[in-house]
Amino acid sequence: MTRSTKTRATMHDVAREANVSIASVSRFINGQTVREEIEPRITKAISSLNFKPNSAGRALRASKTQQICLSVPDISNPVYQTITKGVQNILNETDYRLMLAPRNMSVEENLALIDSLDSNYADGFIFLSLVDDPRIRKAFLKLSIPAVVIGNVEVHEEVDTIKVSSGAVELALTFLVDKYGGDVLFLNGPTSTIPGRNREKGFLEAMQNRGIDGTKHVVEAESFNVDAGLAALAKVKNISKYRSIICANDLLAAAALRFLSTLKIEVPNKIAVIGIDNTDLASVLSPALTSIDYKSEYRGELAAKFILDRLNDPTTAYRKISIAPELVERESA
Amino acid sequence: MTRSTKTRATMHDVAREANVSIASVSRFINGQTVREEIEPRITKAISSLNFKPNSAGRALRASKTQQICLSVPDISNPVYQTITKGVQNILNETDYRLMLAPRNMSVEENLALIDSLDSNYADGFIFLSLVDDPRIRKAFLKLSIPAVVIGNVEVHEEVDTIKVSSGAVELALTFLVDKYGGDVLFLNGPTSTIPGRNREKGFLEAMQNRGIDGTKHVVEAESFNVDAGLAALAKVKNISKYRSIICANDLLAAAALRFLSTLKIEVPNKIAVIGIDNTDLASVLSPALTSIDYKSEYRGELAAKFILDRLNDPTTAYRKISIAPELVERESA
DNA sequence: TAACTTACTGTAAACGTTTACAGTAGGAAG
DNA sequence: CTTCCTACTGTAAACGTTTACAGTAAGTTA
Repeated sequence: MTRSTKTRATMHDVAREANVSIASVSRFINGQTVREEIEPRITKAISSLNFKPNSAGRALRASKTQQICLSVPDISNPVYQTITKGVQNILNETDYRLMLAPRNMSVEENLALIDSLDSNYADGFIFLSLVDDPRIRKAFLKLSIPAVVIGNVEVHEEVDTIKVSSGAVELALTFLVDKYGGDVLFLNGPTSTIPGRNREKGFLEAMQNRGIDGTKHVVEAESFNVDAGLAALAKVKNISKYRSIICANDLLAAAALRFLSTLKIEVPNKIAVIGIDNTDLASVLSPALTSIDYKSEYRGELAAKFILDRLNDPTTAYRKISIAPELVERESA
Repeated sequence: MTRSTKTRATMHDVAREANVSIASVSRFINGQTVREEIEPRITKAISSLNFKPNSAGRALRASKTQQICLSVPDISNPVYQTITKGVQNILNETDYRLMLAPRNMSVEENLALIDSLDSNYADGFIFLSLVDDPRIRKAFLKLSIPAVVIGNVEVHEEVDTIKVSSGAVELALTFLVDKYGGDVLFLNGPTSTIPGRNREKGFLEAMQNRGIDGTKHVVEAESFNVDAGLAALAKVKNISKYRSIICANDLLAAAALRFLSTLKIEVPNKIAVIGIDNTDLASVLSPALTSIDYKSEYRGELAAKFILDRLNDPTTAYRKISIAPELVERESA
């Protein structure tokens, strides 16, 4: 059995078969009203020829690709998977397709990505970046399609922005200090990244507010993942002097739980652990991870909505919103 | 500061600026040799006009979109994230872009997806499905672009296929029985899915080989996720009579670990647990999960390679390959 | 009746590329 | 000198849509 090689039917073919003009076919397909009499003829021709409109023709003529590009720094991190899911939730209800951009951990990768968007393969752009740079800001200025930024990367004003308001670490710290006192360790990710920088700042300020110099309470992992977390913790001297650990994301928290379990240090009885992001991971770990919910799925949904709104109506006012983080208490603290 | 609204430069503009024909510009861009003298003129015009080729024009004329569509049944499942990562690894080295299809858990969603591919928005298709159906098989036959199937869904012969060879459960069982004896529980996902069906079959056969009727050793979760796993285990009478549990994927294994930890049943001392997929999750759980590695990232990479090979040379022989699963021993068994 | 309005329809021109084809210039071979 | 070859170039025609515009038929109003 060989596959049929015959070429696909075009709108011309449909028009001929239905004995109407190609314009009428196009109008019918795009939901405009046509003479009642010809409607069934077109429908019949479409199905008998198995016609499907060609995306490229459409994209070229109408300069709309029906594609949204989502940039994801690191697909291994569950927080980005959750955001992706949120974006999908919304796009699936529309006829937009989701393009996943190559990973963009570095400034250069980000620049290449933003640059490539000028090739008109997407109608909108949802931007997530771990890094910040004047060049990124500059590249963004030239971007020819609407964009939404999730996170704290700085770009120009004419962009919708979705942030998490800054009190997340404060929230965690209040909870821990109230319950377990001031001996808190902060396991951060790299401060060369935006979240690393911001979360450290949040921690130091929150400690300051309690009259404590937080600088000696911070250990920095080389990356936001489990291995880096384990490596960083291994360098902490006398870990049992701490009563609790705040981790800059759930993967680092997973590392902390593993590390403590290896040392047979009970969580939360000896040391309490709290994560940030509240990804799916949190409820899977044992003990289940108390974590600061960053509403990632919701942020993804919101980003998709913002893009769609702007594509529908380019004059929509630019929105800069902040989501309030929320502590979700489970077993680890 | 308002964004520039001027329209993008086209190849015509570049040709005019460089004082050559548009054909030469096109040829230069596509890597064909042009007169040495005009090369710098074109390069200069391109950069001064900031020209980027328009994807839609290209796609329409050459009928190549430079896009690969990947279908993912459920983006929440880490195994699909890992496969996606593998696909990305390969595509990132090329100028193909990755399209993530909407989730396709049901037969209808699959059919709609396969149907939509006739709209020519992708050059190749990597197909993953939890479900099987004659209609899917039939729809696949009409597909006009090359496809790779990952998994055991049945389609026609003219498709590259990547499976995991069937001995996975046998592998797990041998390991467990050798170590802990025959009191094994199999925590399966829904048998309405392909993996659910196959893994159950594998389990029953492997038990049969040992002269045991496995049917009473199986409990079926309603879905391949943690909540369903917990619910299913809650219904098992007298769980402590089992010495080990094989779980049909890592999420169900995570559920088992949680369940046992809640009951203060020590793993692996009282009951050993083994997962399937060996996703990132496995090394994060405590105790770290022993799991059957399905080489998901590799399968993703392979799928991408197969598609690219076929796009390069459509006469490539169709490949049907089986990956050998491998047991990765950690703490839980 | 004519004049106007309403509600469509068809023709043809885009959109920005790639590429078949014919053409040309320069050098080598005879 | 002519002929042939090589290596490139430019013209123009696609690819499959959408849409401005002009046209038309039927209905309404005067």
